Parts: sequence; C-alpha cells; structure tokens
Amino acid sequence: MIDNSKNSNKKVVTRFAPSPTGFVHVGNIRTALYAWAFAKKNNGTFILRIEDTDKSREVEGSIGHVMASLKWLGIEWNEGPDIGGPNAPYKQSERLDSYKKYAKILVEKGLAYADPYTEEEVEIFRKKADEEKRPFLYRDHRPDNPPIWDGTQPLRFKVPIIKSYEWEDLVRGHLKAGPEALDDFILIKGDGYPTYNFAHIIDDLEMGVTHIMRGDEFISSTPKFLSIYDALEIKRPEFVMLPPIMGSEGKKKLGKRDGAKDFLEYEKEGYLPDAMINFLAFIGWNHGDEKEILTPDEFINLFDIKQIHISGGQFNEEKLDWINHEHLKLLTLEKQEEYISKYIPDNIKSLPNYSRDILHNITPIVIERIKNGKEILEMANNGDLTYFFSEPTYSKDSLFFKSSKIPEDNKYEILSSYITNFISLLDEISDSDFNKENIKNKIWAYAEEVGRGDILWPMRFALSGVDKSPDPFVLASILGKNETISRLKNAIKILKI
RNA sequence: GGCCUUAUCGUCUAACGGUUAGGACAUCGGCUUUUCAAGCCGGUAAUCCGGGUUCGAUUCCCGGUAGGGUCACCA
Repeated sequence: MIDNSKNSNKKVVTRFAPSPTGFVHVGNIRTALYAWAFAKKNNGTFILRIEDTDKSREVEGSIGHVMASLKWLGIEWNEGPDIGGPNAPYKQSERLDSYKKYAKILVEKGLAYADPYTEEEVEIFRKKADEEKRPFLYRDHRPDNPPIWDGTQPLRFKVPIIKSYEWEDLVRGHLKAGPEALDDFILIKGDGYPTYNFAHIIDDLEMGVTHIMRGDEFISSTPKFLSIYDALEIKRPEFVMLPPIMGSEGKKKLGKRDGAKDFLEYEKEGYLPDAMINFLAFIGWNHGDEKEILTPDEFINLFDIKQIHISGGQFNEEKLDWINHEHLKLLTLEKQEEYISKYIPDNIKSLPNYSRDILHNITPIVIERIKNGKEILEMANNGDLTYFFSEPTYSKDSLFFKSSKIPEDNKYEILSSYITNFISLLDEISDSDFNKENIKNKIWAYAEEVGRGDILWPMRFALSGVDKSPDPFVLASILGKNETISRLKNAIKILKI
C-alpha cells in the first residue's frame, strides 16, 4: 500500500486547489478558509495548488487573482506555486510526469486503456442515453480490444469491479453510492493533460494531504476516486464535504454563472477582511455559542470539523453588512479614519476647508452611520459630508422647525433674536472648552425656555443646511467655535434677506 | 430519468428524546435632552407533510413532498 510518511505522522495537511478560470467567489474562498483554519488549528500545513489542466478554460491572470484574494483575507499558504515547498511544483501543468508515472502503473495492471472513440462518437452515446432517460455510462461501450496507449488518445480507467462503495465523511458520516456512480472515466486527456478526477488523487498523495476539504458536489464522484485509490493501493485520506453556499436570490448553489461576484469586489466595496472571515465562517459552521463576532484567531481556535453543517446556507448580504459594521467599530480611531479617507470622493477632498483634522473629528459619526465603503460614497453624494467642509446654503424658511410655535407675523425677527442670544451664549465658552458637553450645557437652559424644537432645529440647520444630521452640539464641537459662530451669523444674515 | 443528498422564524442558526423551541440579521413598536444615525427595551415570526417507534418526538425509522448535487477529453 502506498502511504505517505506525512500521512502516518498524522500531521494535518490540507489544500486549496482552485483552477485558474477567472476570479474566485465566496464559495471558493469559504472552502479555502475552512481548509486553512483546520490546518492552522492543528499546526499543520496548508497548501495552495493550482489545477490548471484545462488549457481551454484558463484565464490569464487568474493565479495572481486567487493569491491576491487569499492574501487580502490574511490566508497564507505554507506551500504554493509562488513560494515552492518540499513537493514542488504546485501547478498541475508542471506535474505531468507524475500523472504519467501512475497512469503507466494502471496500464501495466490492465486497469487503464486507450479510448478508441472520437469525442463525437462518445457524444452520440451520451445523447442516446439522454434520450432514453438513463444515466450515461461509458463502460456500457467499453471496447473489446482497445489500441495500445501511445499518449495521443485519451486514457480511460478500467473499473475493475462494478460495485457499491461506502466511505466515511467527517461531516456527513457514513456515505454510500451504487454501482451507477462508477464508470470508465478519463485519466489522461487527448492533449496529454490529466483530468481533475485523476490528477488531484496523485497530487494529494504526493503532497501528503491528509484531509480533503471540498464542496459536496464531489460526493457523487467520490466512488470514482475510491476506485482509483483501490486500484493504486493508496490509503484513503479523510473526506470533508462542505455544504454549498446558496445565492441570495434563489436556492441555487452560488456559482459564477449565477452572478456570484469576484471576491475582491468585497474589498473594493469596503468590507473588512476580518468581517469577511467572520461572515463566511458562519455559513456552514457554528460553534454552538451565541457569540457572533469573531476575530480570525478566535475562529481558528473554535473551528471544529464536527460542527460543519450538512445543509447549504444562503449568502445574506444584510448580515454581512452588520458584521462589517461590528468589525468597523472594533478598529482603532486611526484605522477608522484611514478607512473612511479611502472612500471620500475627490469632490469632497477638494473642498476649501477640507482637512485631515476635520476628517479625524467626523470619523466616529461616519463610522456610526455606515456599514461599508459604498455607504461613505452615498453619504458624500447625498450631501451628508459636504457641510463639514464648506458653509451650507439654504433658504430662510427651511430654518424653521416643522412644528414651530414662533408666531407667523414676525417670525424672522424672532428667530434672529434667538440666534443672536445663542451666539452670545456660545461666545462665553473659551476655544479650548468648546466641546459637546459645554455647548450643550450652555444651550440647553435657553432652549428649554424658548421651546426646544424652535431653537435646536434652527441651530442644527444653520450648521448643516440639511434635514438629517448629527445633533447640533456634536456639529458645533466638530466645526469649532469660530466656524460655528460664523455659520450662525450667516443664518441671521439669511433671515434678514 | 438514475444515483447521491438535504429539510427549525424571511435569512444564518441553537436545542446530541422531555425547553414557554433559544440567539443573531432583517422587520415592526417604544425609550433615550424632540432631525438622522448609533444604543437600549420590547413585539411579530419556525420545527415541510403523513405514518410509525416511544410514556414522550424538532430530534430515531419509513413514505411522500420540496430543494440541492451529479451523470464531461470542467473542476
């Protein structure tokens, strides 16, 4: 029996093995995340392997993209195409000799044969099976005297015994599949590249992978893998079938065709890597506790294969937003400021009064109001940021509280006098004491006297010029004494027009 | 169609035969020195259906239904 020393050492080795066919999406990354977390938790090895055996589907730049996606999350691999490792290379296209070696063993054992049919001929078999509403099985057409394999024809596995297979899955327990699941599948394609079905088995063997973590769409083809393990006398690794992530619209498994997006889009949209890990961790796994916000380290610590779910979970962007907001609140003020700055559009940054100081001051109130980077942009576009950096303009009537009790007759004069009194009150506060608390203390008694809405609303509006904003005390403290008084004076000016 | 597989609030999930079926997101309402946000408090909301087994089923078994996966010279 072929066994790898790492295997018998019981040191955990997992891998993430994407094919470079474009961007990776959340489903792929969740698989990587679990494999990585499991290896990390067990002080094992996490391998990144590129399964580039289908040159027709290959997309330029995919490998870099996969690596960038993982790196963004902080998922580091111990062995991979860029850093090498004891079992290099880590790209299947560079491992052709290995596949050939094992293919030859199978040929010698009489367990592999050259496929004499053309693709078109096989297609006809398939169509016929389809029309007859029965599964297509190549082995129904297994040739009696196949030609000698010269490396130019596809090489097919010759299933030695057609039987039911049973196996243990660490997530789902005991699994079995009938003989229908077994077929003479292709080992090496006509172009000399191996198929996934064959290549991954050889790689996992040579790289000492102990736990194969992959989506449960592979459950149907597991008997094929099992028949190869048997034929080659390879010890079975542990199987860990992961439940699918469903798209948010329907109940379909998330996939590129169904609108799954490029994982790095989430970075652009302002989702934090830790939030992303936190969110992904909980689609398909739960530690049974009610704690919902986890750092990556906490997740790794808590992660347990036994608690991986068997049924799929829907991707829910609202929850992602909530988790992201929670992680945003966990950031230091400096990090928050940096984060916000990234999303502030140029038209705000070019405002005359724009400064890093003001940005620093408004950071808490922005963080409080947004769940992701897109929403910072929305705030900016809605004018909810502009007034911090430039004096607002508005009509004098908008200065009045909606249920104002100020008499209609001479309301402009009355409001002007309120604001004038206001200014003198604020003027009593020194520059250095001009903070939220002191401002509130000064204003409040007077506001009570006058009717709170009648004075608080105009003050807030004079400072912001918009219907919705933080309260006037916060606004005044951020704007500073000079600017606050200047804006209030401006309100008086507007009332006189 | 064959085979495999799944099934708790709208969503993510907890409850390894005994709970008023718990939490979170979302939603709705209230409270915060009358806008907005945040925060706090509270409400609405679920065991797919039918049979068993059992003193007792969300939980175990069978059937149905519905969903998902797979049946490639794709992974």
